[in-house]
Amino acid sequence: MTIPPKISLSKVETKWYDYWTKNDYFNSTPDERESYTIVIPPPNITGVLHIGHILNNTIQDVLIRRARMLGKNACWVPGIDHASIATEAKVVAKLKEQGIQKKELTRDEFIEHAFNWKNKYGGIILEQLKKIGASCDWKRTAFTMDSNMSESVIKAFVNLYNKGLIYRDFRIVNWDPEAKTTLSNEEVIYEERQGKLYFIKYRIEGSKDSLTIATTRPETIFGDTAICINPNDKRFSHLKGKKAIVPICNRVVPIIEDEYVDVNFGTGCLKVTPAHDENDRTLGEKHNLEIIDIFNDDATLNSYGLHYKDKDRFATRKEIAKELKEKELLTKTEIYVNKVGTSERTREIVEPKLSKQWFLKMKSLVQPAINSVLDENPDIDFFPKKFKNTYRHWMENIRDWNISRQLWWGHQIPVFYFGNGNEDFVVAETIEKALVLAKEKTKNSTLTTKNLIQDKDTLDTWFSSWLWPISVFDGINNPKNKDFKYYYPTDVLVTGPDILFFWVARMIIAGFEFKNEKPFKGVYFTGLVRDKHRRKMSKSLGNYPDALKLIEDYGADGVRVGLLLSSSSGNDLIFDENLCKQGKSFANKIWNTFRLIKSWEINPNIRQTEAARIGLTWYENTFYKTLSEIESSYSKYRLSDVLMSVYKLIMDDFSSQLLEIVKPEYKQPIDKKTYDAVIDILENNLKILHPFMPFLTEEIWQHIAKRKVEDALIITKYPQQKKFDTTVITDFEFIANVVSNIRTIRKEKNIPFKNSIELFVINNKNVSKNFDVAIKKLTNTSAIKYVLKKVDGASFRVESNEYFVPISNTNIDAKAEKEKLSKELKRAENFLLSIQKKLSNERFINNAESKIVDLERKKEADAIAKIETIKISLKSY
RNA sequence: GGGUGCGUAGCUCAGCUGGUUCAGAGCACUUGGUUUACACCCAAGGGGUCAGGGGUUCGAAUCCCUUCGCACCCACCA
Repeated sequence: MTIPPKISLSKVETKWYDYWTKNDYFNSTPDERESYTIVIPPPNITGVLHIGHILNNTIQDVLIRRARMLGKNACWVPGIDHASIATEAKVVAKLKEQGIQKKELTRDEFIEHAFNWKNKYGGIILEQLKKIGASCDWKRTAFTMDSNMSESVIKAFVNLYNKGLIYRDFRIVNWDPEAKTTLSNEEVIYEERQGKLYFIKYRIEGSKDSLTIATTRPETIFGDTAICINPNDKRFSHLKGKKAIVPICNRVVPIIEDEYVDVNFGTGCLKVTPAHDENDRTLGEKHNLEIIDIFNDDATLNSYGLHYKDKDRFATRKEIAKELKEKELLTKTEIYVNKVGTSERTREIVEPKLSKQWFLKMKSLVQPAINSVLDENPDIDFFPKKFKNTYRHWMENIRDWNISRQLWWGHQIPVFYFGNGNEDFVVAETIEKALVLAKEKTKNSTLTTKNLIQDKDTLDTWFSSWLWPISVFDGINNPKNKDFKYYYPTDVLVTGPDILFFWVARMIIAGFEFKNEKPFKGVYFTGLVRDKHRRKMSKSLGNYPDALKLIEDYGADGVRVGLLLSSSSGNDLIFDENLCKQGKSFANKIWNTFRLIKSWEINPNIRQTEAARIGLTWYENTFYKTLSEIESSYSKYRLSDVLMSVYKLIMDDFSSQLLEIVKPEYKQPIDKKTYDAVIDILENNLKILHPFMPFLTEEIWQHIAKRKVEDALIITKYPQQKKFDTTVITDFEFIANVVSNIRTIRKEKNIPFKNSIELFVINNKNVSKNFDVAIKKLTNTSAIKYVLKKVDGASFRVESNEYFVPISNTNIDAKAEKEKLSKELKRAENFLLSIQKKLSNERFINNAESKIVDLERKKEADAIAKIETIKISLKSY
């Protein structure tokens, strides 16, 4: 069999992904094994695979694949989120292209269009996840609007309503004029924008007086229903009880007094617009003010805006400033930077608007969720811990959740109105149940479903997502089902800190509220992927690498390694394509180690060399030492550290050291014992690497031997930890040091590798000669001779041992040798001095632990020995 | 305005409860190499007052205070 020197990753990727799927390796059903469960953070159906998804899902895949190999029943549930605002916006836009306006459609017609859209584009991202190797249980793919998922959402609403936790209120909410819906506080992102502060003159009724008010939003004067001053502000005491005239619309409004007004800001007077500002609304309630809503749903002005009717709010702002100026009512403007709320989804500037919405009371729900994370022995661990503080702060200051949205795409609120009054309604899972309740309530048995009108609003998308770990296992509808009992609570949630409040916190709340149990044992927060200049990846900057192109160029395994090499939990990841390149090179390196091993011809009749025996013993010990480090890193979710450990093990210990030691001479056969051992080692390496590079490792695994279906690497048992002998490892480190020194001499003295050398040793340290064969092999040394006196030639020292490489006279530079020795001596003497200083410090001796003092004494002795050696050498020059 | 986290080699980071993993890793860089698995390679090498200052201690990258810089989160100042 000839094996190509380079592996075509893309070819093996499809091959093995199909193989795994065909053999159902990703599928999980409850059995007697321990479960290991992850539910995917469901991407939006509008989503397209980007680098952040790759990172997030690679992490989940690593964890799932490892769990599977550890013999657990691993279940990774994939799915997608209906993402109401984003999707509705997309569908509306698409319909518009086809010349269809949303308002021309009935609700049902629109939903049909949306579902068509979903069926066409909604699965794309899941297909793309397969490209990176995600080993999800695809048979469990869930969608937040599947019928059982929807049922769960509705049930949860009814349940909370019946507990008295859901209520309707007329409040200032965040209005997105683009999507024409309300938003929760969490969906509003505040951005600093440069604006202006407009100083507007209001005349006082029945007087020549006027007062000036500073505002950032002159267009809202049409909604002014009072002017407010601070009662303690002497500047305005003459205005108490008077009335002001609002410019342009000439409405007469009262001048009220409230200590809320900051006398130091602006002019010290405030215009009160109760319909369009949270604080003004509070003031309005307190002082019984009229409420005038001046905006249409798309944030154009309504008839209160007079001649600005139907004009956009920002256009109006400009024009009204002009008009005011012309009328000499605008005294001045100042540049002013303030924070403006924008919609997370549409980026539109949010308009505070008074409207009737549904809210969920949060205060009584959060306590178990707070404790589960913040207790000393928490039920739920955060990685990294630092997010606990953020979590606590949000939870302890939680506000009621606006859960209604003025959208069609989503779960329609199960509130049914009857009669005329807005307050005549019942809440029920279905219209039939609602009818029963309505009949009871009205004592009118002639009611039919036709008399019931369901609330037009849908629920916030997160009101379905917060049930996700429960509802994917149907735990709301059918709490006693086998799946739910087996898989819940899940093991870990892998997600970004940006949705800590939106999703993570709410899932924890829902878990305890509906199931009295946490939804997951731990949360791994990934960082944001940024570009080389630390900028966020964004479409407008165009600094987005094409995820699929990356996979094409570097292979899925290369990209996986590239991303994981530099991403510690919770830290932003600075994406650099070079890391993917490194991943690809690593894949090729491994491929070549396999080619080398495969090229060996086995001769059952020859004996194992001593060098091979020693090398193998050393490697095995190193392997298990590394494995223990890897396990410790896994337990802390330090996946980059795991990968780096594996990387170094394979690159340095396996390829550079072990293979060089056991490698037979050119065209010579290898003994069977060594060969078998190397294959075992290679297999173990593949096992620990598999979670990171699943395709490459499976390919090699299957090349090594003909495997039965049930022996695929993906389901092979992970290596079990074994004891290891650290003295073997430290001995080898000493030897590696010797080898490195010899190589330096070769380089310095220009001795090519193919010319063999001899090595003389003064073995002061009494180092075991066992490794000599390894030294010979790694440095092309023909003989190692033990001597008692210095030998002419180049020299070096490792600890108190001295080594000499005789070289031809022309290459000896006595002066240089002497200089080198003097330098070494100086360094050693300084080191000794610092230690002796420490040891002569009485307080150190008295206070430090004896263990530490002993160590210092040993250092002292070693240093003295080394100095002696150097001095003797130096004398001979 | 309040809070949290971070400033360690050119870059990305590790360094847990102060002392042999204490100044590290990977990449990048420099130099040398057609060693017959691999130039997607091999070998060797240079490089850091651990942001600045102060303190605690026998001993500080590590603990405390402070200054500066950065990032993120929260909050209704028109």
